[in-house]
Amino acid sequence: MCGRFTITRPAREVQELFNLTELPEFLQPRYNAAPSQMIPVVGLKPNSEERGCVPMRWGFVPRWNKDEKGGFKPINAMRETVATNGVFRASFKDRRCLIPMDGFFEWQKVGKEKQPYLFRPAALAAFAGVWDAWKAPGSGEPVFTFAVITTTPNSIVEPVHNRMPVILDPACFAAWLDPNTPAAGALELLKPYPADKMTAVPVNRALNNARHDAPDCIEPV
DNA sequence: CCAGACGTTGTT
DNA sequence: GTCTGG
DNA sequence: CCAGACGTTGTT
DNA sequence: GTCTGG
Repeated sequence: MCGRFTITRPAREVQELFNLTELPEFLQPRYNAAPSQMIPVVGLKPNSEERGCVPMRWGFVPRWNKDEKGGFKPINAMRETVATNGVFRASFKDRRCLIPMDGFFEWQKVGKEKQPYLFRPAALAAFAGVWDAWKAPGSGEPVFTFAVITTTPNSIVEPVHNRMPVILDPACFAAWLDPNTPAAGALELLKPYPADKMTAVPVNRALNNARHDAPDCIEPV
């Protein structure tokens, strides 16, 4: 699964790779992006083919939820069920998104301690995700939330965990975002990231505290 | 037709 | 043990 | 994902 | 929103 990640590259670089019209000023280096936080997400602007990067809350709230707060908010969606399950189905069809990232974390239990590992793709890339907008009945600003899609681990991640987030190569960005890409085609894009392009290293347990977001979170131990 | 459910991970 | 907040 | 909280009554 | 069960 994926419950923490990094996006440390400068906004300028993200703008270029994701082909954004505007500089995503909201995007600051994150060494410990965690669930429930506001995180930069790339999607298509309404009724447009133009891409935007906006803050969304990590933890999926479907639009039909009675309240925004209550209930379980999944941070992940399984590749195997994201297209068919009622929670994600509509978003998978119409509201796919990219979450810019350059590393993610998984934990290994060592006795009582939880040892985090940092896994990094070869270059700046993106998680595949789905988003939705929740609005209070009547009026109010919508709340945007998202979930990261997970799949089976590659051989680098497998010793530490039995799931890993789907990382998309930039070559797949356009097809993933396009709502005209049929479900079968979108599912085709969701492959485990190649192990030979990924590195793994155990890191400082300072990472474990979600309130701590600093470069020492990616410090090898 | 209406009512009710709809999640992931990890651990056991 | 289980839920909430970050 | 992990860390941290988790209660009532009465009094201020 | 959309599917399943009754």
